[in-house]
Amino acid sequence: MKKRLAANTKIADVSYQEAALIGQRLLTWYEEKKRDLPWRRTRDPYKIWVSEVMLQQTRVETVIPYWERFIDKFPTIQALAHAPEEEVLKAWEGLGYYSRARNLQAAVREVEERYGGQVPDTLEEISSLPGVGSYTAGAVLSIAYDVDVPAVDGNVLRVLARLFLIEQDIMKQRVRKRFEELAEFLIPPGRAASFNQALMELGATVCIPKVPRCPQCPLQSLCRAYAEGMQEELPVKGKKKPPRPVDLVTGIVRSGDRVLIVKRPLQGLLAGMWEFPSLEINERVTIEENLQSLFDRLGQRIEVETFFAKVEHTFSHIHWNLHAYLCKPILPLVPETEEMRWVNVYELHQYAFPVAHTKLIQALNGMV
DNA sequence: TAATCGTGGGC
DNA sequence: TGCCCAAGATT
Repeated sequence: MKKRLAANTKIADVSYQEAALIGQRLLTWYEEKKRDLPWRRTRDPYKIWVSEVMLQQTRVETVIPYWERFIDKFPTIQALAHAPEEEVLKAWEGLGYYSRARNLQAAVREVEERYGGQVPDTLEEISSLPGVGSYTAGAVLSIAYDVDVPAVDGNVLRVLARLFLIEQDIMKQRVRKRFEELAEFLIPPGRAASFNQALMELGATVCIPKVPRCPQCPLQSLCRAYAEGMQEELPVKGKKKPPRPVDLVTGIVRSGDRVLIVKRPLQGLLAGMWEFPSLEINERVTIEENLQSLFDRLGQRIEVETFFAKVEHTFSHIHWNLHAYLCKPILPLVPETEEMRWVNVYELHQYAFPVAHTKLIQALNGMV
């Protein structure tokens, strides 16, 4: 029995009857129309968990090949827990949001130590794992363990905002909390696994962000936004700032067939990834001096040879202008450390690089 | 609360 | 071409 009507949540008025109808239509539609995705062919909580983490802010088509390779390489919690971190990061290369990979491995290690290798099946325990927030906890619990908890992602926010004509800003955390209560109220008892996925599937394939396919929607006759012709105006989202420009100077130091690469700090942007030594440009001095300053810090004397390439790359919040120069080391070469390696140009592919630097590697391989 | 944290696809 | 955005979490 439901403790509380969504009517009391101040976000939408929904009767039990309407909720039941939505559930029936959605479940029927889902059974008929659901896509055949690889992680829907397993009940292994670990594999489902991996898929949910990869799918965070990432398209299904992008994730599929990554998930296949990742599960192939790390088929169990134990395999992932005992793998070198470098290997995990390499498997994640190109997916973005690399802290997801680091958190996932940390979480899996915790599962092995604290929960005997079994993914916990309570909201409190699974939510305490690093990288497992409200959505991922709900998704894994409902899909893998059939627990009746909501899993509210961007799709669900959009579907519910339209279905109930909710005009509050979905970017606000307080509003999301309300959506979770609403989503929970809608779950047909015992059917959270299919219902949560149905809600997401509808958002991904029918109730899409722009020009929703309302004629194909099983909920059209129940949709308050559609009734008002408001479907394209919802959901309401706050606007985001444009990316901040950052100018970087990058030194590609070659000694024979080897190149100097450095590892980024384990916190912050592109944490733990390898790159060619780079430094935010100090506009008050010359490029030459910026490069000298960069390699002073690394303990490597160099001589600047020529300009190599300019690479632009835009992140969600930063726009990189990367000015790359070829440099010649003045002996002796700095010794290798944990964060600094001399690597054969043809072996750079063994290291995980951000996309901005893979562009440089391509140019380098084309040249050598 | 508002920032931070990536990337590739679609229009 | 530039911009929006996609199965979010953390601080």
